[in-house]
Amino acid sequence: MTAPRLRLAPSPTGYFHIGTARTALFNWIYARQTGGTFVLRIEDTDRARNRDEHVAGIEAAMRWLGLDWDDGPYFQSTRGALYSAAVDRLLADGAAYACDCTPEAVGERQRARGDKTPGYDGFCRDRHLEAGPGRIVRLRTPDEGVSSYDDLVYGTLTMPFADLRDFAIRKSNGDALFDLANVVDDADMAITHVVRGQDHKDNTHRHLLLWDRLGFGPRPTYAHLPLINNSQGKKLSKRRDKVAVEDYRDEGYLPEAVRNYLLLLGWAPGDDRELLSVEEMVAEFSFAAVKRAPAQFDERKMQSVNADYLRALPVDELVERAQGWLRSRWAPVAGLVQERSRTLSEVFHLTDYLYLPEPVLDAARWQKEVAGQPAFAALLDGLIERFSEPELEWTAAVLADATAANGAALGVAKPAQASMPLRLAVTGKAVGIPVYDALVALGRDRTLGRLRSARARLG
RNA sequence: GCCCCCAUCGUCUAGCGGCCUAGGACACCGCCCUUUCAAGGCGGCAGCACGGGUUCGAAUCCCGUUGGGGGUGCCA
Repeated sequence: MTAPRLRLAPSPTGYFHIGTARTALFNWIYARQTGGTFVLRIEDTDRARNRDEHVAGIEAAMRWLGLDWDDGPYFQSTRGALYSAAVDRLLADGAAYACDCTPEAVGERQRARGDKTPGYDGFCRDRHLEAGPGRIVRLRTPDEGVSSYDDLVYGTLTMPFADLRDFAIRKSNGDALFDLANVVDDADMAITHVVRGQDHKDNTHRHLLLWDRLGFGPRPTYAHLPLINNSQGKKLSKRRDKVAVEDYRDEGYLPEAVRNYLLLLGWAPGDDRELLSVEEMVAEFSFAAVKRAPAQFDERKMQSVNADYLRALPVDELVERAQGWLRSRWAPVAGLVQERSRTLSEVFHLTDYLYLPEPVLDAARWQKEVAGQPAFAALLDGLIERFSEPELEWTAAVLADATAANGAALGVAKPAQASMPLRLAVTGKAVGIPVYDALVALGRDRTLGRLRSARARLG
């Protein structure tokens, strides 16, 4: 058997999802266990996003977790010609066809038929439309038979082809769609093992059909991983839940602890051990032992694992690492702090809200401001709303504008008055570096958390 | 709606027909240790979703019900 090739294929979203991290970990472990190659491929076919920064984030998060890759990163955005050639081949073979149906028209026909099942009805299948701009391309799926593959985690998975509607593989603007790009890349990169979330379990039937139609030869082996849910048993969502690995890093979790906890979500060594070294993980892991039911992410448990790792550290190393963490917290605002400090201790006093779990509140000043500013609560409410807006860019200039606009909307014209509730809520103090720089250093999630708990204090 | 998958304490899990009176961990509650707080030790609370089969014997195998997750896009 030749050495396996695996890949992680994240899309650049601006943060590294905890589920992506788990998928990365299992890929990595298997690659290291088998002497295989681990490829990093960025799925950025949706080119709207500014990718350099996001890709840097992915790489940083993986390095932080100690998950090194052997090949890549490759970018789907630079591989359009490959996808295009594949689609043309399918078109020439009659395996795919051009389609000019608008989504509205498809929905319209579906309603007219009284069909409750969404999806394409094959309207353009035999219209022999010329492919070109303004027309999408769909793959023709078989009407009979079953699709089937052996999953390393779930066993044999089957689905009747009749339940697979003809699906789009190229947009009307010529760009390749996920399924197509994914399969073409897996073939081109000689991927032998596809390890991914089980949300792709059904997609795999489409991918395999594409794979076969493209004549790519022996199929890759698939291993689908159960999803990670929140404490309500629902899918982890960026809006509701703390899903970014970066957030845990910034809170001072140790990467080896996060890694160990993630491993435990869906896999166990078969005895009562919970803390495993990387060597043990690599030696003992197997897909067959992966649980098939979704797991709930429990931060308290991760905290406990983290505590175990923390306490096991030699004190010197703890000093080293705590120092590094502290530095990363306040270094971004070091210049601003320098101007305002007379001693080193003041440096840390001035920025304590950056590294303490909660800001130390100047209670007297808080009372005074709350009493003196009738719009105090309304200002906080407005800021929470404005800062929650996902489109809002998290930069000092934008935040300053948003705060000013918020004040203006509430009849608080003076900038200092409009921002004082914000400053107090987030830093606990009435003085300090420009508050918007503090917000940037703190990040959106922690800022919002502090605004909300400050608002809650007002009743 | 249709399709796919799953189901052990609140949570993560061990278990793969008799070793199960179901084990461990987190959380919670006691007690011990202790100048405090942690850590640690000891103990407690708490689970095989339900109903049928198969079997001498079922948490483990089969069927159904219920519940949960995923999919069903010119997103990835």
